[in-house]
Amino acid sequence: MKNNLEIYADVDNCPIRNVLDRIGDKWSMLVLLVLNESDVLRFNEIHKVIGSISQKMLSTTLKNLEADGLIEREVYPVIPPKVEYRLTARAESLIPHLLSLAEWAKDNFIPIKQSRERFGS
Amino acid sequence: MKNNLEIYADVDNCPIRNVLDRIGDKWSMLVLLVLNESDVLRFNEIHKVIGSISQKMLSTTLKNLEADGLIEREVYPVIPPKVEYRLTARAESLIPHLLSLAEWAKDNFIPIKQSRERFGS
DNA sequence: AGTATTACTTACTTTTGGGTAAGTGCTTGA
DNA sequence: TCAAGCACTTACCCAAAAGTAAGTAATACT
Repeated sequence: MKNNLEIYADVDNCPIRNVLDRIGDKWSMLVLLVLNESDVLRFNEIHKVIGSISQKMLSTTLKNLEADGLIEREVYPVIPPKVEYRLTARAESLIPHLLSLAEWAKDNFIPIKQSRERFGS
Repeated sequence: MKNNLEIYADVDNCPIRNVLDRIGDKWSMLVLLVLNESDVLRFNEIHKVIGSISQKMLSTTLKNLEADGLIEREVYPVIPPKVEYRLTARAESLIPHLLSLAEWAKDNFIPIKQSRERFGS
């Protein structure tokens, strides 16, 4: 059993930790879900839809997702610039898991908030 | 469609953001998976199994999970102290989603690492 | 000549997460 | 008398995450 668990401890070689570090950051999952609903979006469109994200964070989040092969960036060499973002097949295979997690979150949101209140600070 | 997405933007009222902020931290998911495999564990047992977690972080992680109603803390009034932790039914309903996410992570770990290398920086 | 548009970057600051090391309280056993 | 065991807490520190505001490049439109 311990062997079974040891894998989790090492950040670099643990797939779950490695992937969750990315997905679990402040904006990545949100951007993936947004792109999933809209098929294809430009930088400023994502920015407007999310609203509260800064340009800087959107830029680095998109870069990270692209590095992981979860989104594709298509640049049109025009002026003013035009860049389109869409999910890759890899991301599409991830989406169902995110959605099922999101559904659990929705179903359990109220009771969890109640638990937190009961627990106090 | 915009209405569909607006919900994600507000941290306090978005279930996904709210739950993922907790699950997505450095240790919570790991502790849940560890408890899932072992049924019931004491503080120092979890500490030993994970190995790399500090007592301080284990303590706050357990406190947060308890506040969310995901683990139960049972205190035996003996000396030296004895405290047992186990998953609640709520956590058990979450576990399958975490495991399916973990499986996706395992399946996609290699290609993702390759993507990252190809991408450079 | 000046403004708008688009997709960013850069410099700077603040906030948060998390690590380290030591301390606490109480009892049992050597 | 003193170390050991357990489940923590506390004080302090550091690095990374994230926010703010401004700047950039190139062209078209007025």
